[in-house]
Amino acid sequence: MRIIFADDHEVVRHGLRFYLERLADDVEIVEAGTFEEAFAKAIDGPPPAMILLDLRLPDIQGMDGLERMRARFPRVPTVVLSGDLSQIRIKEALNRGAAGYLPKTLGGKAMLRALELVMAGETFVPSLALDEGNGTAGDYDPTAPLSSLTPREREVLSHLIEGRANKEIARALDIKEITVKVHLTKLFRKLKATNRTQAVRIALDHGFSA
Amino acid sequence: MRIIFADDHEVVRHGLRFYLERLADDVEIVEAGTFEEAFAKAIDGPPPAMILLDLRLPDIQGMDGLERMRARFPRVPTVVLSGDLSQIRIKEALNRGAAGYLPKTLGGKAMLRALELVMAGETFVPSLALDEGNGTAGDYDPTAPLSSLTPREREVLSHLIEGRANKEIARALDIKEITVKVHLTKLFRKLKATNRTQAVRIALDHGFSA
DNA sequence: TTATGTCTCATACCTTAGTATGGCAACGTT
DNA sequence: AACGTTGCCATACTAAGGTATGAGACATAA
Repeated sequence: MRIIFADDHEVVRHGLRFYLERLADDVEIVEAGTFEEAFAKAIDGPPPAMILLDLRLPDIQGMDGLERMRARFPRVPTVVLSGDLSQIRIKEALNRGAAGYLPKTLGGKAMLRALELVMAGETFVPSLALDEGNGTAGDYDPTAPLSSLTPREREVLSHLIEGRANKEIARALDIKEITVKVHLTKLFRKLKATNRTQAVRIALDHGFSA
Repeated sequence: MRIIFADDHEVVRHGLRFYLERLADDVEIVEAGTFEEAFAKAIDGPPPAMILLDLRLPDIQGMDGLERMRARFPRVPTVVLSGDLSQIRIKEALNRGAAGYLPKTLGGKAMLRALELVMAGETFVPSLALDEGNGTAGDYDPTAPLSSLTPREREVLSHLIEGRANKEIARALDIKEITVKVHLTKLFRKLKATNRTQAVRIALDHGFSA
């Protein structure tokens, strides 16, 4: 039984391997420090029984890795591993087909049980995801704020996060300042921000990178 | 030989324990998930030979934990553990007497060697800290930007990070808007920011919380 | 083809942010 | 008592941010 496991921290890989080895007798753990490495190893060899993906890998941003894995291995349960506990990201991952969302804070026995659950074909949802108690367990919020942004808006946002002024952004993108403002107004609406500073905060909270 | 080890992620504790056990024959590893737990366990019992502190613990912010440990156990090497590789934080930790700064990305053998180094009374400085090549190994930047803030400035900064407008901040603190501006101008100078958005970015980068 | 979405820019307008300079009061240190 | 720091406020000003509305160019999907 092959398990692909990508995390850029060796300590974490070492720690989690302890649990993975206890999942079955014939476990083969394939470790990777980057997404591309994990992807290559997943393709090259027998089909994996489970894929574990850290959300913060050096060569991908956000949920892209999850989506690529899902596209290539639609029937293999893919579990997202993260230190981030924000409800938004949990929902986002589950919406994109993750078979589970494992907080790194999860205790030993809970971690093992969660992994067994996933191997059994279930979806593991950390209790935090339902804290806000707004409905049945099934209806994850389909509005992942960051994913609704257009490429240009993303680009503007990245400059925003660097603290650049509209004028500077305009120069960098070779467009007029007023156009930057238009992008920003739309950006704020999508992120439910009322100003640029709030937008930066929200974007960083939701794991924006790049 | 007692080693105190605080990290809120069980996986990390498990992973690092593997290396710690290999440091000597009679190693007793005392794990803790919070700073207070670690502090209590450190005091209660024989003096520890080494203290390992994650920078992001639920009950402390920033370098406070390091300082408290240093104050109570000035002769015990205290190593900071972090996933954050920013030069600023490395320098800040070393300035406050840390015996080393261990990135969680550190590979197995390197991790072991770094720990041995510290146990031998040396200071482990990750190579990243010196990347900018500005001088000899000894001159860490003494300007920890966040620590130079006054209490009021911190308070203003916390509102800033929430994306609140000057007017709102003024109302929240029950002072005039112009006073908020004065605080901000000083804040920007200390953080080397040119506007509020940049200040938020810098503060978050440097691990500001509260 | 029509419709939809993205990106661009414009005019007009108002609000907010930020700087410079200086004064006043409270507090703790030397 | 003199000093430094912090915190509060003021006037005056310039610069930047943000909204509303409309419109043309382009590409792509229905």
